[in-house]
Amino acid sequence: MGRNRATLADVARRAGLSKTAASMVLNGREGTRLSAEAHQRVFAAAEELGYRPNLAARSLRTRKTATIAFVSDIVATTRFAGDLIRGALDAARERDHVLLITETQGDATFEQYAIEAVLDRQVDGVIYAAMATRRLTVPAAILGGPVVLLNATSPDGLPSVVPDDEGAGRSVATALLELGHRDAIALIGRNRLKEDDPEVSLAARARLHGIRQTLDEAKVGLLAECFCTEWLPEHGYAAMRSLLSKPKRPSAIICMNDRLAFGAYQALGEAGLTVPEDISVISFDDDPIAAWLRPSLATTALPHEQMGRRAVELLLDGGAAEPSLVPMPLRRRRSLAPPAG
Amino acid sequence: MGRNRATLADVARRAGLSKTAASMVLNGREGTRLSAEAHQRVFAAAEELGYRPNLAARSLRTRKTATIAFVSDIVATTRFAGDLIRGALDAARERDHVLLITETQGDATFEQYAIEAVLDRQVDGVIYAAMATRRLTVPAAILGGPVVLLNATSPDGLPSVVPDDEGAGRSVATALLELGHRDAIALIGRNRLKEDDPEVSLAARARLHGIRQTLDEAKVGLLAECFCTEWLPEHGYAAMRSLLSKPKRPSAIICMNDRLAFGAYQALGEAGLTVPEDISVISFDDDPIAAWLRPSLATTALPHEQMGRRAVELLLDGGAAEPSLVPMPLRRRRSLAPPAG
DNA sequence: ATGCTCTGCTAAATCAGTTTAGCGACCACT
DNA sequence: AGTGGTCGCTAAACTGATTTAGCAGAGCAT
Repeated sequence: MGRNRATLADVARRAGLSKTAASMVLNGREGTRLSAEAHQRVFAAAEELGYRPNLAARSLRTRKTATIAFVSDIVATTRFAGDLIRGALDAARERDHVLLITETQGDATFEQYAIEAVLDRQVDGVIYAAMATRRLTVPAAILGGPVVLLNATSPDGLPSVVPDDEGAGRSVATALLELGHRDAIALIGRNRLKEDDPEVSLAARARLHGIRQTLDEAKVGLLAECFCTEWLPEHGYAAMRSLLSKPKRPSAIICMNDRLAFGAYQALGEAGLTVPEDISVISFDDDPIAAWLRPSLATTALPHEQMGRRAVELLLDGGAAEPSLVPMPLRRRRSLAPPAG
Repeated sequence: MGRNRATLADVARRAGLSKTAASMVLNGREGTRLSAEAHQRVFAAAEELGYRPNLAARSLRTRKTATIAFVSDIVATTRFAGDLIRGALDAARERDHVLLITETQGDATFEQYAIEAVLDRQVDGVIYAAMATRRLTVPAAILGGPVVLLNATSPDGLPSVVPDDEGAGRSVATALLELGHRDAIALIGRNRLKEDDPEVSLAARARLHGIRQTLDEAKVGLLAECFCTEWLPEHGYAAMRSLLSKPKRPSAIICMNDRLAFGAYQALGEAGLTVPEDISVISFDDDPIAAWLRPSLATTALPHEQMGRRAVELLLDGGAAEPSLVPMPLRRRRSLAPPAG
């Protein structure tokens, strides 16, 4: 990689000036008294030689690398990781930085390795990302430099970026109320573990809270709440079947995520019911399947790309210490209608 | 980040030896004549000081960075990107390397930026990845060092890693033949553009070829072939409906990917047909939805994680120049049954 | 005693930048 | 004439590693 690149000394020689002069000109240093002509000559020489500074040499002296570490627990499992990374990548590029990516897989040994690898390379800062919104403890070793938590919060009060799940809960409930649903709204996806342990999830509690708050204000109660051990399609399917076996059929279903909703659709289809004529469905995440379902599924989008971008901005431009909440936009789609009758 | 780290000079001083000695011992240089005692003292000193070499300084001298660039056209759009990256990450870690990730978004300006960023950092090699298996031309600038193409081939004969789509085509066809399907197999997802332009896709042609070859050998012809402008659920849905409107109903459907199959399921459900009793379905990719569908969808898995891993191995350990084909395993699931009657 | 080799180790150069300290020329002012 | 300040620029130190060249002393043969 990169064999015979021109060095600063080459540029200086060609410009007939010293390395010092060339360095100062190219770095646009203020307060230097180099003549306009010297500037010209240096720029011309650099241009002609296709000069690009050797970043290893520079960072040896300056301790800056224009590199950000992106350390996450698990990148691959969820499709959302890609968006988080893409947002970060974009924002990093705009600021002339680059992303060093490592993954801990939740394994302490790997985490140790990742941290050493990152510190050894003297990154300018670390984005510590979680794939499920949750609380976590940041390893002390990286606290020597700037750190931003992405999709996570920590007890240390580090700057962090998380989605506004509570707001999403309110949006979802409001959307149903506006359509006239009142006494027959059911919820699929209650989960004690997710709701009670912030190290597992922050989203479940916040979403539930937003929903409850909005319904309470409207003096509306939930018709039923189904607990699910996981938020996967099969659990949504089972929950929906159990709801349909009860005497009073719901007019609308809120699913805690799109995969549950997908399962609910399957059960509804088997039961010969149609969405949204018989039952409205609304959900969270905006997984790609939400748009692929028939009818398309209304949901609140996890703004992962935005979040990734925000994390880089907080890291490089500095920012408030309290968690930065990124709104989750409501995607109104075909699965919503006023209650039948 | 990393303020007061011990330097090699510190270690040497503590060991009562020169920097040269310390460097040689720590790098395990052969043929040096340093005493066993000197080794002991250096190791002890390094241990006590928690010494970690400054990689910027090292790579300034050696031109090695223990860093691999992962340049891709689009990371976020497809969920598979995550697996590609994860595989690469794992293999890189095993070899004590780290991944620098950039994205070109198919944009020439971004590509230029990515390449400069990568060259400036003197990476040890570049993995140039495409998100859809295709042929592409590698920018000349990165040819100065090792390059491996991932999920792509190039006219330059660079080492590359691609999935064995043709083999997958054969597996899919064989699976149906073994179940007894012969005269009523239909295909969804023909697409001239994908089949004819290797810069768009290599997969379509290879899959089709594998299918045809196997069916030909068994003297079996396709009942019908549906063309789709894209490989999205809605197109699978439309194709399936058109198939069902014809007099002879197929006994099995091959879909060119899982998203088409998802759409086909929707159409089948609406038509009141059940999979696999009425119609078997088999597909390609092993998208997560394949396992979520009811019944679960048989498909051939894109081995993205394996591929990412292989790319790193080829890059660092060297390897053959001809494309490295990674097998696509068949996932036998519920959507397959012998033809009815 | 001299020359030779081998052993165990080190001084100094090198990589390519940034940064500090300061030099010589010129001008203005007292 | 001497002093001080500004201007335009440079030499050299510095970052922290690797690597080349070579030194001092011991052992051995002649």
